[in-house]
Amino acid sequence: MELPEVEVMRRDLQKEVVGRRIEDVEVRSHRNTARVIRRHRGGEEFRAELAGTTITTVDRRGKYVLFHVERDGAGGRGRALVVHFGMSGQFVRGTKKDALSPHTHVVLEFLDGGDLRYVDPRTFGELFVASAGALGEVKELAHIAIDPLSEMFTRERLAHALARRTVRLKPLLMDQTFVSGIGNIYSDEVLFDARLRHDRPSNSLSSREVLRLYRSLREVVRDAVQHRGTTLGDQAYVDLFGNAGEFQSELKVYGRKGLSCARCGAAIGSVKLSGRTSYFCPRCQR
DNA sequence: GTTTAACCCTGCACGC
DNA sequence: TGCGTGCAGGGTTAAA
Repeated sequence: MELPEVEVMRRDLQKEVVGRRIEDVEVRSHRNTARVIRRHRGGEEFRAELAGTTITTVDRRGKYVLFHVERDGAGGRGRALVVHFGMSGQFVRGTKKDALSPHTHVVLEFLDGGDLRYVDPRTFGELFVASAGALGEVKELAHIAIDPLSEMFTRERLAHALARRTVRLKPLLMDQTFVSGIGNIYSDEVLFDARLRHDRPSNSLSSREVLRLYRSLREVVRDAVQHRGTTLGDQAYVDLFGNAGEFQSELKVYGRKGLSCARCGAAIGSVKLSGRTSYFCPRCQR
């Protein structure tokens, strides 16, 4: 799950769970559940943090979703449930009557009936509760770079950041401390849209190329959110209501090895870069 | 600072 | 049908 999918999930959650009280939390006894709540000493500690709280808002930082929760009479000292979906994590709505799917790790049970389940087969995802006022002290969150959809993300800022580095564009776009929310799919799509090769050193871009990269970053990500994300492959992403995204039909290079480039007709190529497959047009990306 | 490889998991597609 | 292999949208760490 990359920024667009996480943002779609955040928006769905904002409509679905804000104002609802968490009556209880069930931490399942799946053999990998301890991994999913690894920052807590155990399920009981995790449960105690959330049971009896009310969700006030749902926020996002990079690929993390943050549920702000408050307890009656706590005087505004809120806590935050921080969630990273990894490669296969997702939230599913349910009720007591619905059977739990096999890789359910945590169930938030609401006072008004109904629940929210965290399901994650590969368990690269994670849930933890921290003080809402001290999220900056959580290492991973503190280092998350600016959001490409933020108004603060300007062309000048991007140009400055690119010039300070010498690394290749693709891994740089995926570096969450450089710009947040971009993963393997969207880095390829952004670079195609900007007509830039994955292995261009970041400090080699002309100002015109920086502008293209800037526009592509914003437009591709915004477009993907509007299409409710990309649903591809096994254990594919679906939104809170179980619906697939629609951006997969808009993909120009990702997963299209050997097919012809929509812009120039050349065959889309792929390379393996530090374990990740990268797709690009060898003719029109320079 | 940059780059690569290995690792943490499960499930699926594929070839034999 | 069964088995082995490789691959998957993420992120961290160690080593070169």
